Amino acid sequence: MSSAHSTPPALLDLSTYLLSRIGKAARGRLAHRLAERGLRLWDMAVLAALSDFGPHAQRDLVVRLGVDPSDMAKVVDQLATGGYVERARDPEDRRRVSVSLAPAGRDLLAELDAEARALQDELLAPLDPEERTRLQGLLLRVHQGLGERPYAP
Amino acid sequence: MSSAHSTPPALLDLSTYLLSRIGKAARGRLAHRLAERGLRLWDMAVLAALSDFGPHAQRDLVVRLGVDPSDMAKVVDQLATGGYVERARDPEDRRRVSVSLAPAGRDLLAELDAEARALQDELLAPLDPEERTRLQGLLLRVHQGLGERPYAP
DNA sequence: CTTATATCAGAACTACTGAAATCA
DNA sequence: CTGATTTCAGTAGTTCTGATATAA
Repeated sequence: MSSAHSTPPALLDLSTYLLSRIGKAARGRLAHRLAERGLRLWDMAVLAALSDFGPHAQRDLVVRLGVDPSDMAKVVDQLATGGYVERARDPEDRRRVSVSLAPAGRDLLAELDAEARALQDELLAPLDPEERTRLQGLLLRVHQGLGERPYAP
Repeated sequence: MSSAHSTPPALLDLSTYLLSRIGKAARGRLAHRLAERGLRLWDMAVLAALSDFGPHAQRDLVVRLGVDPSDMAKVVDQLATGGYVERARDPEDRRRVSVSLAPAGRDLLAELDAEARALQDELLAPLDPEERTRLQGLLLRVHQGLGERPYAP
């Protein structure tokens, strides 16, 4: 019976709706855990970028992650205050601020990654391991297609 | 070569990140199209609920869609002003406002659904029809699991 | 008197805009 | 002088809180 809690089929039939709804849940839950440490989603993204690609000019973080430059300033400032990253003026171009990962930041990222994977286990509980791998592959291809077109965030 | 535009692998490896990012893109693009008509995402959700399940007490819309009661008042008010829904006090319980779909609302929903599907075609362009069906099935099961667990929005 | 429903005013948060300061 | 980078102040939009009015 269609209880008062069930979602309209017209929406469930749209993959875009499901993506939007599930994405919001994933984002919300991870944000909730990060908030317990006084962090936000962009903090983790910045740490990941620094860990994977090494030191960045702040501008390059902006381009890579698609954050607003105005907001990136605050994110980096907070991470620097917490001792997770280090800022230094680039000697070759003194407009640029070079951001690098501090040891505390590397430790923090490891913890956050572990939390994210635990949360992911809960979220993907309805799927068996093989299905999770298949979902991951499909999502990855959709994500790759995102950059190529209209309405880049 | 890892250009300055590529996303950190540490994030790409998390299905939760991909869901969050793709979901945000889906939501953003649909919201952008709705905004051209002066509508928002909840407007479409309300229309879909009324279309699929018939008239609702406003409270039931709140429960079904997970919107804040305070916000639902504004959404319904705007839809009523536009002539898309009709409001009427429930004679049996005069606290309740019964909301029903007006003909204009049914027409609007059909248009919005068509737009959503066009947008979905763009978003899922990297996948062939069979893969889209598979993705839809996986997402549906993950979505079903959402209600069962901690941190319901 | 207590509870449920709808509504309103406002806070909190995120994302974005515009402009300034510094440097190439 | 033009343009790039960082930063700050302020705006807009969404979600959530608290309070109120009406009715059960």
